[in-house]
Amino acid sequence: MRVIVAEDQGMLRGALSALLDLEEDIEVVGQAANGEQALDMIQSLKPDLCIMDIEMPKLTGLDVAENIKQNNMACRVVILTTFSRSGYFQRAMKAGVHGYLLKDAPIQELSEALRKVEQGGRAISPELALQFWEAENPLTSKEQDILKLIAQGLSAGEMAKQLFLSSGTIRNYVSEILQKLEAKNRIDAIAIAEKNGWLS
Amino acid sequence: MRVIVAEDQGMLRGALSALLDLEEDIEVVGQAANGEQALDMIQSLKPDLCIMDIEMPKLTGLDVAENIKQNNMACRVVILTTFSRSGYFQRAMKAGVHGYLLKDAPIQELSEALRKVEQGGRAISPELALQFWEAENPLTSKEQDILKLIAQGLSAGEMAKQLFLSSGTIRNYVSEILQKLEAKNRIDAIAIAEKNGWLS
DNA sequence: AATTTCGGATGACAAATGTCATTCTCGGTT
DNA sequence: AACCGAGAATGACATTTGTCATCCGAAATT
Repeated sequence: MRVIVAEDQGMLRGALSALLDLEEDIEVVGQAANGEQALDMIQSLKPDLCIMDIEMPKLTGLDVAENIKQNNMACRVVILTTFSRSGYFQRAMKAGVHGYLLKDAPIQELSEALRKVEQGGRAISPELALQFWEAENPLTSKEQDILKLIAQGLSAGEMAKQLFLSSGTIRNYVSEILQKLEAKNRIDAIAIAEKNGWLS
Repeated sequence: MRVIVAEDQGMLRGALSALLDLEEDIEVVGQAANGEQALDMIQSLKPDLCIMDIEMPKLTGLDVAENIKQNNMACRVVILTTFSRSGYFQRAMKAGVHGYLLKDAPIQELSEALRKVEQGGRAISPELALQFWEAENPLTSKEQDILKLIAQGLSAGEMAKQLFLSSGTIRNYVSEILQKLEAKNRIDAIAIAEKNGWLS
């Protein structure tokens, strides 16, 4: 199978590409250091499969996966990421990726996952799916929006202007968020949400 | 040369080990998934060189490097990390590491760095050293202590109790920090300090 | 149809944050 | 010896945060 590797970390990109190329049934036809390069290569080289990091410059791996789906491109995506975050996972599933692996896993799992996906299967750890199901986000979508703005350091007044609400309303949302996350202040809330994958 | 690879990400640890083993003059004699394992292996296997990540469970790579130096062990350390953070770099230099590479670099740089270090040299990118020299931390050591407590979500009152100072003093320190970092609030200050490697 | 629940929205008030002026001590400079 | 600058320390005051009570509308339940 023809494969490209999209990973901004040079060490990992090079190492994975070299190792996968040693496998008889795998040919690494391209390596991308950012999402834009990945998309270009997918369009021009038409690989069967792409190993895709998430957090990359220019376009994220999820941006690319969504683009592939929207344009009905015949390239299967296997996400390979450091972050076991619920938000990333959900977005990846919606984008129709065929695999979702963490970089924590042993290297052997990668080629096994590629073969599984090539044969029409999916390669997603059941433990991951369960972990994300359990860590369900307790916040409403409006509260999640507010939390993102909190994490960007905006004051209640600034958020009020941006969302066309009053400062009192924003402060009430903030208070609700603190109570739901059992956080004692905004900094604590940010840390808890990031740890649980509710901020991305 | 006999080498161990200490890296908590299974994919990278496996891939690097496999590739380095392919080199004629390099033998990977052990792989560690955390700092404690790394230290145990260094003590029992006595490798010539260790490739060491920084952020690992149990003991950090820097903890291990400091231990090696304190106990005069004949194992040279090459740090391999994602984070180009000033604090990590300075601590690594103090611990006497022989190399400091970022995972961004091409895979070829790794084996070149290992050979350089084996021959008694050091493998540290001049660009890195310059970047850290330029991004000098503007905070006094007391302010850095306060910033760490801010990042942990403590209130001024809590910090006051912990440091045996008054709440007014703490608030003044916080204000000084915000002015020096040109931050508009604590959340902003945390983000700026993390970006510049002044929080670790 | 009536009632209940939940999310969205707001402001009063207490608590915390951030700014500013002030004082003190110590080390460096003249 | 005298002076200056920087860091450490503090409290008054203005601003912002966080809590709480309240109201409204829509959807779900009875």
